Amino acid sequence: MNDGDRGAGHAARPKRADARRNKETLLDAAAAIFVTSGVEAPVRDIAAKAGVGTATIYRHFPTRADLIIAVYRHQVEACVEAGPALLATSVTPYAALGRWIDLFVDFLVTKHGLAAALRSDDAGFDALHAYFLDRLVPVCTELLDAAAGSGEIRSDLEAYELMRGVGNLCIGADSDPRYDARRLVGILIAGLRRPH
Amino acid sequence: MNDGDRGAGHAARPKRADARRNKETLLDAAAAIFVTSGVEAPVRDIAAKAGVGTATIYRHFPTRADLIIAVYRHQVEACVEAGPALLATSVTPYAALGRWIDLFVDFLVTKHGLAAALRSDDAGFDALHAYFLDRLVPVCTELLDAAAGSGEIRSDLEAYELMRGVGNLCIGADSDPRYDARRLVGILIAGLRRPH
DNA sequence: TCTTCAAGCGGGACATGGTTCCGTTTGCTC
DNA sequence: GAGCAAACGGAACCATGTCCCGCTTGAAGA
Repeated sequence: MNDGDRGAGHAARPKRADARRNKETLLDAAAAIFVTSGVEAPVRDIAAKAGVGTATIYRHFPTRADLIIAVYRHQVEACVEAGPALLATSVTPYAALGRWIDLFVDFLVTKHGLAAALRSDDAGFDALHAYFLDRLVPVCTELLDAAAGSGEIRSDLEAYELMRGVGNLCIGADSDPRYDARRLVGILIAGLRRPH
Repeated sequence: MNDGDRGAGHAARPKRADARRNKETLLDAAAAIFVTSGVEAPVRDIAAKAGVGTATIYRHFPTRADLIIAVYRHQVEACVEAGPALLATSVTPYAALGRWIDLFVDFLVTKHGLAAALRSDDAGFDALHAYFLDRLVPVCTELLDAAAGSGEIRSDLEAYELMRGVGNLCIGADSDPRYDARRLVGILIAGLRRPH
């Protein structure tokens, strides 16, 4: 998946060296700005930090969603891979589900504004929704099905809905010391328990 | 609390008739626009609908929060008053809590964008946060304390945190048929149950 | 190495939406 | 009906996302 790769099938010329360098510089700058100003930081700020023009950002990342995805891709993939691993090592599927959700929450609450962006109905974030859901819903479904199969939880909840709910609970979790998203998500997960 | 009232203590001249009329017109226009375009609709749209200039909005409602509060004040107060009533008429405090939360959720999910505005960290919404929390947290505390006192639920959750959590779960509930905020809030409330 | 040229670049131009300012209008009081 | 302060409307201003255009430069071939 490198920039120099040929497209599947016919040859595409590799990107110029300066373009590749700029892309890396932009990713670093964006990551830094996201930490301090959140994922909705002005495009010009990111461009300034990277020392490039604004158009260069749009050239490499047509929408803000593309930039956010590129910055956080590794961490999302780590979360995806943690799902089956937790299922294999936890004492029950429900325990695995709980731990996996914790992982996801920890990721979200430390990314200023990301949870809100995930919920934004701005069309520019469509790719962001799609990416997160495409990657995480299948994992969550697996965990949910396992926990339902073992009889620990109710089975009438879609992974999609749970992911959205957890994401929503994480909105604004930073910047409000009186609000603990982890605790509330814990309560939500507790609410999944099948009343025996 | 009418506009023509004198301020507490020394005499303040009543507002001019046209000003009072404009304020009413603006409230009606805002209510209509909020329904169709959400509470973040452009100021100019609201002004146009009311047939006034934009400055007139700012004169009557310095921040968007003031306008939103004025539009929804009655419904929020109805919710406030429903709390003790439910507590008096329900079979258990926990049942009352559940029904009161349902009321709040029904209110939020039918107000396009309101839940999101409640969570926005935009300074212009400070008054909105303050109003909602000032009015609703005491009622929720009462219900929570009653349910904790009867031993039905855990007692380590502040009303503030619960209100924020419920509000968050309602974000984007319209405009997403696959997401049912009521169901998730129900699960959250179920999660409050004390494991006996 | 030198030439050529398209990929890539920067910053200015434009659109949108919030906010403020100012000259004009208008209700109220005398 | 005159005077005046309240209130008004809309233009002006600012911030930010997005797009365009003329210039620069990496790199392929002579």
